[in-house]
Amino acid sequence: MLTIGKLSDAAGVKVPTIRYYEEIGLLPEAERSAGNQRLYGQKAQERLTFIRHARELGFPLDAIRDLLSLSDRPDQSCAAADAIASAQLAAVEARIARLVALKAELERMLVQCAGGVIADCRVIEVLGDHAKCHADHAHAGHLIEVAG
Amino acid sequence: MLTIGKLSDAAGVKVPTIRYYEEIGLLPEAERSAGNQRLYGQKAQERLTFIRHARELGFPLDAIRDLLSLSDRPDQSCAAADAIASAQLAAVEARIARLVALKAELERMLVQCAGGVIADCRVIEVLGDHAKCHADHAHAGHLIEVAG
DNA sequence: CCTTGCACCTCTAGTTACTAGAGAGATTAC
DNA sequence: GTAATCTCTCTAGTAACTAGAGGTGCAAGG
Repeated sequence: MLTIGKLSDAAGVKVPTIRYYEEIGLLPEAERSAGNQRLYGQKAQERLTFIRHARELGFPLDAIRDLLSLSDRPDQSCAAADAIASAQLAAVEARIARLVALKAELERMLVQCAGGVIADCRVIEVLGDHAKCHADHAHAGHLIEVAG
Repeated sequence: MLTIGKLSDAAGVKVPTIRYYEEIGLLPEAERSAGNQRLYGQKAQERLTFIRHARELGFPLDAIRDLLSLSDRPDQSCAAADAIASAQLAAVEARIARLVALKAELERMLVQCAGGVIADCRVIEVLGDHAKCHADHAHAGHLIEVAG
């Protein structure tokens, strides 16, 4: 039985994050020692490692919740797991496309900036008047989702 | 003078978002009508448009705050604006690199999934045991920042 | 046996950039 | 005049944690 700190080291997930996962029901409530400290066995460690890997692949916690409940029923078809992973792939591809467009525009802005004075700065100018950029994504309707 | 709804349409930023920008000091406090409704002039519209374009390029609000204060001093060197845009470009490039790696791994997972039963599903398997993937990014230390 | 010090406990609040909703007042259109 | 639409403030919620306060458990050294 591992304490939360050992589990944290073993799975590569920070201690408060583990408690958070328990709070939102991604991990079952841990057993407790006589002194009320959490204790974890092999299963919890595997589950947590699964979660970490899925997070590294960018799956949102809700998708991970679904994947976990799928993995609890090994005799079912894996079509559902496939669908979740495909959706994630599509989301990643969409984000890449978006970011590549942003990159191009940022580069254009920077190349055009003569390094002079604010009044002549293309960076500021382009931001102030989008007509001055090539914006194929102009007036997209909603703002960016490239957070991070 | 525009009411908040007209400004919203003109600048392509939602009404609650405009109020939010005022609250956090990105926009100055608006003038008010006799009935306490916000009124905006040309300057506010330009400033808001600037903010929207910068957001579309993925700049975080803090960076935008800096860019706005730069644009208020048109006689200064534009090195600072350049630096902010360069940092943004670097951030975008880093995110692209990260996402491309994720995409490759997701594709590998999906290709290997025979479409059978959970017990044999590569998706679940790879997530449960990362040794089974090619992970050059394994044990990156911190979890993903690809939110969205 | 006692103390030092680290690990653990709970709880609250903060992060980013908004979005949603309640309940009430202002304006505009007919 | 009244109905519809806008606007107002305020609170709370989103994703996925992170940080901090204030208090307890436990193992090892002296």
